[in-house]
Amino acid sequence: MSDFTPKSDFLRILQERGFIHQCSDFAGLDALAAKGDVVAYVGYDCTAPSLHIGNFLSMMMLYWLQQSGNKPITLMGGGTTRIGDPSGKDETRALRTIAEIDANKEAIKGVFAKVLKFGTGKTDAVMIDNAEWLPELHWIDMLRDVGRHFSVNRMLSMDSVKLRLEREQEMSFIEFNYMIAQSYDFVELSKRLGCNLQMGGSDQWGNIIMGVDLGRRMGTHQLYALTTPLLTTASGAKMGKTAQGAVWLNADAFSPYDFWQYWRSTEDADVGKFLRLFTILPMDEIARLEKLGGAEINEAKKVLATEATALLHGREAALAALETARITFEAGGTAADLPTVEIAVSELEAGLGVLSAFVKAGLVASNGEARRQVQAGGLRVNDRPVTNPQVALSPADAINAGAIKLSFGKKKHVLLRPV
RNA sequence: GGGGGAAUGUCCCGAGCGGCAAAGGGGGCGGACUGUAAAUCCGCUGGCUAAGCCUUCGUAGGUUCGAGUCCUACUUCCCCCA
Repeated sequence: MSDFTPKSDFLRILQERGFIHQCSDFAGLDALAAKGDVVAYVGYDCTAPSLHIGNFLSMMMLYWLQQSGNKPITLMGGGTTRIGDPSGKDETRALRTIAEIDANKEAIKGVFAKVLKFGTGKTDAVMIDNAEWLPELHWIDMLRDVGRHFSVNRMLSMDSVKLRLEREQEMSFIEFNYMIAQSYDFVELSKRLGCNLQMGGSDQWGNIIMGVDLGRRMGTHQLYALTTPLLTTASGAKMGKTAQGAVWLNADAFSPYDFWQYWRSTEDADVGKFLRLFTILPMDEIARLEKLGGAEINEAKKVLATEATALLHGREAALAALETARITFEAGGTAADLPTVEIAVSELEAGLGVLSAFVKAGLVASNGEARRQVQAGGLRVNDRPVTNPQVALSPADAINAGAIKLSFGKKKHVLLRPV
């Protein structure tokens, strides 16, 4: 793949930005892309009420696809999520209820419009849901029309299955069928929308290539597969995990400020990679930023944070996060729009213990943890370390923008605002 | 259907002669050093109205002054035989 020189803008951009892990046929796909004839889809599971940062990567591929004159499809997995994808998982997840899946689907839908332009034009993005066809299929017809093209021998050798078998972990029949459903989707989309490419993470390679194969056997036009590398940080950790959990894309699950902070904390060694994947800055600009050494690389991290946040949450929110961070970390002040928790004045007047104040602010989980953090020197009130767990806060402490500034560690700050 | 084994601190793995809030890792969090990075070092990693009290070892009973540890039944998982 690295020795292949694409002629199409689409593959050239993906390649130079580091999106490509595997492709079923570079030359064939390149020829289609050069003509603007690629119709590509990415499927999104409805397992949670928000997509996460891993999905952001595939959204960026769809973005470049559209920018280079091709057509993106976002497939909501309203049907496949009812089965549950075993890929990359070493045990069965609990089955989700249909109501839960539908609710997740509604919550997820909105995010794509941030990056893609939807509509009816040739290169406009289209959203479709496999719940439109999968639940309607008939068992026997399905077996005759589709099932006969699948070799169980081959299915057993797929990584997603093999892994379970080797580890002697249970795999139920419903999960075993996931790849059939996903393969069928690819064929269905090729018929309905002329889709000819499916993209996804590297763990989807097996599922995607099964679809390519099924298409050939069922006589569709040629289908292609393209996957992205598994995202890890330079020190080897899986990307997208924080103390609070996953890095969600929906603002109500993970605020633009937190999102900005996530990128700001990137390891030095990852800055260039992430700039290429998660911003749309020109390559020469990225090359310049990447060269910054020592403390200067912090400038590059700010650009990364702001550009990535602007892409997802809009420039205004990104600049606000940048400014909040500047005041908080560089000017040593108190930004008025730090995360804020309201508290009744009466409670403050009665004397609120520091420990419970930190619990109320959501910075620590329990008084016990707060107590331990006081020991460790991790808590601060109005930027002054808490040394005595007994002290109480009063309205007189509301000296920062009319609120009490509580800090946990170096990075987490909350304003406790009396109301 | 028969025989054998396993379930531990709700993030994971994992020790645990009847005295156990329970060894040790990993992960995570905090501190120091730095640059809101990495690496390194140190501390913490059940709850509370906190020198005390309460709740934890698959579930429910039992033996015992005392049970994660012993007994019984049940649940789930794994292995072997049919």
